[in-house]
Amino acid sequence: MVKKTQPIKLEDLAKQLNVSKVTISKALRGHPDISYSTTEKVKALAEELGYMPNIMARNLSSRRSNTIGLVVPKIAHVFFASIIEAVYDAAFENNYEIVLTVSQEQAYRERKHILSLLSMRVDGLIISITEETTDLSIFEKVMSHGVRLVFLDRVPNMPNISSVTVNDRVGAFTAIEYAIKKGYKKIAHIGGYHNINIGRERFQGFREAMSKYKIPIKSEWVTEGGFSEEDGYNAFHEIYKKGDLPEYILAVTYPVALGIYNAAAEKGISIPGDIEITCFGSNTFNKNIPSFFNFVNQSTKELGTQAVKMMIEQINNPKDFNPQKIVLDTELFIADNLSQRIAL
Amino acid sequence: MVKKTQPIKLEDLAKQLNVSKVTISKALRGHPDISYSTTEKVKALAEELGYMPNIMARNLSSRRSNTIGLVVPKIAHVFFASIIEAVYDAAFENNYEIVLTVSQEQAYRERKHILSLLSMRVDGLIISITEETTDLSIFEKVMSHGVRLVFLDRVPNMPNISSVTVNDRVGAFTAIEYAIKKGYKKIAHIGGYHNINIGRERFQGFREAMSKYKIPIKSEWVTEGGFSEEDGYNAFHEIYKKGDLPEYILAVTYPVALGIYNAAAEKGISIPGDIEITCFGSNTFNKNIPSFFNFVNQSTKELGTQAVKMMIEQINNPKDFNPQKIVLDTELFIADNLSQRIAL
DNA sequence: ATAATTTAATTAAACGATAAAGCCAAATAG
DNA sequence: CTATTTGGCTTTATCGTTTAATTAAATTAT
Repeated sequence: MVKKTQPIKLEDLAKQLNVSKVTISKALRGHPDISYSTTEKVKALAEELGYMPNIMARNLSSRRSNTIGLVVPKIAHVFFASIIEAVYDAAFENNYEIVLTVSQEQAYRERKHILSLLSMRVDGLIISITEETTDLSIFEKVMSHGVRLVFLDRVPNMPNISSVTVNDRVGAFTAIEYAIKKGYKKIAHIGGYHNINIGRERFQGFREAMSKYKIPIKSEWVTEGGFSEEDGYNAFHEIYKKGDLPEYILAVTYPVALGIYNAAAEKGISIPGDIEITCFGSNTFNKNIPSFFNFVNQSTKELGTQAVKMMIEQINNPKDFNPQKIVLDTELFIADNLSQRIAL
Repeated sequence: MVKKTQPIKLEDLAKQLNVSKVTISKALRGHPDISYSTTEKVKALAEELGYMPNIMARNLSSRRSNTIGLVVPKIAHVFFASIIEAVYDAAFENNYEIVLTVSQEQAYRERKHILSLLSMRVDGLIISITEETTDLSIFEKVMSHGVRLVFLDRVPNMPNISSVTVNDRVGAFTAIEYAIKKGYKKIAHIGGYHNINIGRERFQGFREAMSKYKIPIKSEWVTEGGFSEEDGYNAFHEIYKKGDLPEYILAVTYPVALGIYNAAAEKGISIPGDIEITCFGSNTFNKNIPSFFNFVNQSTKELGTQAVKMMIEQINNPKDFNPQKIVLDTELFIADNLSQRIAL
């Protein structure tokens, strides 16, 4: 049996101190209208009685929520988990609340969550879109409601939006250049859909590098698909069926690289022995554990922090709205510890 | 320049249809008071105008939030990321919202977040406590406010609470028994604080197994500390300094195992060559990638799902409150793929 | 045919805060 | 010494819903 205490409200405090509830409200917020002595009295009593403001009432009344909505396609992947943590940390430091929702790579869920967050009257929305997002009307809607919008890492193809991304094109270019300089000629790219920046740009980087070094692109070795393990798995099987295997693969994400790994393992093909793989992703985890893949590292900490910072700036300067774009550099991490590992 | 549309409210719809706003409110919620024909009209207009209910007003008025607060110590770790995803999925299916907060293993943050969530008037709180949580008064407070409380995986030492955990003791016992049967005698346990169930129980399982097989416990090989990579790193260094090294280590978490790995690597000690490690954690990620550790697997999917289920049951049956405890089984995964990997 | 019930709506009163305006006495200005 | 400002509160209105209490008409029961 739980005895349920009624939460204490402003009015209760007001009665006990024989002042109006507005005085209490102002005192608790440190408003200069209220004298030092009463402010102290109010705060002391509030503390004593364990007063907790009713956030809903406060937000309703003040017409702002101090809350930023965050919509991501996945949680249970290193890259997103790290980004989310960074966003939460940055928000905490700036006294903002985060409401996180997860679309699970499904556009309808994304849409539903965005509506839900708008219903909560969030001050802004940080979004990393799903692989299947093509209907962009929802984003127009967000903006038309005066809710700030910052895209994080995954950005839809539309004008006048703010975003924090990495330089995908250069990242991909570097990864391919590395491979070419190492002497590989049979190079594949298991890539992402082109309706989304990371799919498009990574492919472009791949193509530019191939073109620069005059390596012919073999169309069977270039795929366009989703970002999950399953997608990588299937893509590799497709390539395998055709017979001729590449020596090097640039995978669009870490889960895709995992899928490739699994598919290859099933066929008795060794990674990185027979095929070397580089993928985009965060290298901040497990950084000392020997890796089977090279990484085009994306600083999740920086991505998350910058997105929050940009968002708060935009919230605080509602009138001069200029879409901002921040593009962070990537860094190629080679899994050279592989040799060490085998030597152990 | 953004033209800011004023959100549409009940009253706007009411005026257009020449009915009262309560009629609109009821119609939208499918209340039987309202006739079929007006209900249809209202819904059509709401859809047309893109009406979005103001959640804060709704929650304030109805005195419930349909929201469950989730407090976890970390996001950017496989185990928690997976749990969080499971909780979100289960909540989504049951039409509940989740508000996630992250304590970063710090008790003061945890406390602050809990207060914040109470301020939001969540219907219930699912909590996985930090490694340093010792002041349990905040949990009493939660309960005294009639807010449901379910602990997930990490549970404080207090009576009459609900929880969803795994059988840590048996899990640890099994991991040690495995080691003993394999012939190891020099067995270490880099463990967690005993004020928290997972620290205490895993240690108990370790001790019971050692005792059953009459293997003496060497006190230098048993530590009690936090759950992070750093803790594992430091603990191993402590052991290393003393000179005599174990052949097998049971690590209390995956990050701790990683820390041990790193510390060992620095000293030129090979994992699993020189020392075999088993840790608690989820094995659902990267499951085909050869692992350096064995796992006492905890089904994160099941943990998250059950916690949400239990929570919703308790919310829906406010009167007959009985603390419930669900204890899930673990499974030992041996990294036997290690040999394969080296052969490749 | 009248009373009792049901249907479909309306009006009034919260919910717990904040914002805007108003008030009065004390302090300062001219 | 009067006029104006300031300090410190209070009063009133509002935020956008829902819940509870009413009402009027239509239906059913007796």
